[in-house]
Amino acid sequence: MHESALLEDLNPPQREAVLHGDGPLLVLSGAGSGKTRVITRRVAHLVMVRRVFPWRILAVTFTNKAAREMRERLSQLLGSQANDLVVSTFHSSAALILRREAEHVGLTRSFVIYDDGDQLNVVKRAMRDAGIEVPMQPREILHRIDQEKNAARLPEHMQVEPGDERGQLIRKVYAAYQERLRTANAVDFGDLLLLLVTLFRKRPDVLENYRRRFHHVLVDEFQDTNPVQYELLKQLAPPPSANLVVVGDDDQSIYRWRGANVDNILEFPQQYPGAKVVKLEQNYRSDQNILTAAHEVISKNTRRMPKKLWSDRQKGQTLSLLLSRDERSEAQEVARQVLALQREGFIKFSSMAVFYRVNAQSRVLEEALRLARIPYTLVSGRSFYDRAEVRDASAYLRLMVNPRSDADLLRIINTPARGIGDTTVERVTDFANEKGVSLYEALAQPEEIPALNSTAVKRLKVFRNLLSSLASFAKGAKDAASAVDEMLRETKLVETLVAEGSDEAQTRAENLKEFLGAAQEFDLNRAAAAVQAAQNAPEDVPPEVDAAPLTADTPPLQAFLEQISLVGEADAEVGEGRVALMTLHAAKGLEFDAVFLTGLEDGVFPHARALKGEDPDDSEDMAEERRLCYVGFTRARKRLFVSLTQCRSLFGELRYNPPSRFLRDVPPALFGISEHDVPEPPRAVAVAPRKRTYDEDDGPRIDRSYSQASDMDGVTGDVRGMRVRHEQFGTGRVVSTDGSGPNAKVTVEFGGGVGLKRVIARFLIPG
DNA sequence: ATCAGCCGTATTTTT
DNA sequence: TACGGCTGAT
Repeated sequence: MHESALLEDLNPPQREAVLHGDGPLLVLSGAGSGKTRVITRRVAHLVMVRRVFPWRILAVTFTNKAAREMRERLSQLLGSQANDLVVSTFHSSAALILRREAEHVGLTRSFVIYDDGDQLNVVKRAMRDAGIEVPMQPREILHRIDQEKNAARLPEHMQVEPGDERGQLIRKVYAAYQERLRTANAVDFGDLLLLLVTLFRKRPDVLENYRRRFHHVLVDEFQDTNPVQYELLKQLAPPPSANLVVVGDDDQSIYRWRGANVDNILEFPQQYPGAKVVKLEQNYRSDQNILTAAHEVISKNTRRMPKKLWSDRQKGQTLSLLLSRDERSEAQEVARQVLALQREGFIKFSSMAVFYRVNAQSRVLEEALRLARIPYTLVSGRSFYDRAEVRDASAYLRLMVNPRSDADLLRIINTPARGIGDTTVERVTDFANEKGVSLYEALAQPEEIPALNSTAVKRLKVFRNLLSSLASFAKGAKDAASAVDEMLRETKLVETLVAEGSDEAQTRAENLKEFLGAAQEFDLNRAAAAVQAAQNAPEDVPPEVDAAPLTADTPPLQAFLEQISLVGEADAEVGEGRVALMTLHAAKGLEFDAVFLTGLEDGVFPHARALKGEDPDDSEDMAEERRLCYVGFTRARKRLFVSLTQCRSLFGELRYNPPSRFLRDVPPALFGISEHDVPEPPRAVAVAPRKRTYDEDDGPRIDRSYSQASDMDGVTGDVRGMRVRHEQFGTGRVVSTDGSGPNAKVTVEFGGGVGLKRVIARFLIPG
């Protein structure tokens, strides 16, 4: 793009942010206000107009997807110059820097990155190290360790009250955990940031190299930063005057439970006195009615940066309120509305999304969509790299690069089965622990391990030889694919699966081939990138500055592993022509013509956990739920459907939740009704506005009154196949019916060995 | 080694 | 309800 066009289509505050000179800048960017555009244009402006070297610019995001999108847009603006920019996630950039500085923190360059599963594994072993019975779940301890890391605290920095035994214990496990990671030459996600920050604290000279290099630091989604991340930013771009640009929206801070701290954004102007603050309040996404609703909800929060989105778009249609009897009819209703929208012809399936607060809600929704033959995609995290066989393969690869990685070694020591059982493994681990060495090192001379019989020793030797020959192969490997190929051949992973013969094993074998394919693709991309980099070797670099790409001279296999650990699979694009189903958290950053927000009931959304405590409405938990609601609303461009049920079975119990308090914040007029006729507690409502829905067509067949207790009011239509519950007989499925109304007789096949029973409909509860 | 059956537990999950 | 993790039986 020509530099004269950089500012053309920007509104005044956007332009101001792009043109801002030196010094800190906070861009408060409301939903849909064009923040990505501002960041990318600013970077382009720095490079094209202000002649800043691209390698002096560091742009940080949270997700790979965001980083990728930003990189793409920058390539469009800057062409090949964009290649020298560092645009990546917090974790990726930290990993790259940490690798260069590994020896300062007791690691080697070939350290591996442990994911959640590996971490849990290490915690369990660390708990054993810590001796004494630890009366806590490994999961909980891991959570605590993560929190400490997010807060930038090593075990010795933990604040533990003298009488706090659990705290002491956690610290002890945490310390043992760290020790194990170091022996394994491994780090976890938290370490990537924490170790770097602690290194920079201790070694200002090392930090100085990076400060000298990066003259411009930009951060996206700043409201989601946690204390370590913020400290890292402050180290690289110190207050008060560094060129730190942070972009975010305090109203969209929804990761507190992950350690994010809204105060980072709220107090930025105090941390960086003199920071310029630019507010982007013009929304280009949603119709006015939607924005008003969103504003009414979010403005109930007290601690926030004052701002209000506005739009010059039309008022648009009113919001729609869907009230259903239970979650099944809710799902059917959503399906029905989806079809209706599609039939009207203006909104495609791919421009619609259904959101929910908890994953547990998705099943029923899926069922209803499937039944209605509506194509959908469930948007959820990773998957390919989570599969057991793929993880096994990765474990081998990681061992090839870093044989000390105990978690990986334990994972595959008997995969494929090679007759090394639990007892043997335990003896080896004990020995290794005693010597304070990694398992791989312990296996160098298995005959010296006490209590091992000769078969075990023999098998361990074979195993150890396999690993060491793979590791030496990896040293000379010219690309990732050849290493993967060699590994698959030597370990016989594919062979063993094929030999198993089952369909499932077949699929898993194919996944491994796909894994090889991923490595090949990786090599191709890397080769292409290398060619480009060679073409644009940076010029005019001052001698004291290291302008090399952070990835310079990472061996190929290691780079591939880094991608697997930190990037996962290229997240599948939201399916073409499909309705997207996702949690509210997953929805952040996306937009759709039509949005369905389900489960607007106290206890579901806001989540029950935010309803505890004496003044829930005043709690930070509730504030976050509210922000989540704001995020959900503001995803919608034209149509917003909010949906609630009168009862819902969740976790096997039937609950009557009152309508969500968030609904009370939305002025009834936005729904096109003069008064809220819904949001009253269900007991006060005699009858649901009789769903002009499925009940009549072919929908839920057993009528249920809300006004009173337990039983089914009777049978209407065909109830065969329906799940029901009986006080005495438990749950079952309706086989046949006799008659109709409350006294109809129903034959039910009950579970739990009860079998067929004939009962009166009145005594049954749906579900 | 593998598996049925039992118990306990249940947000959200960028990396 | 439904899933994962653990146990005790084959």
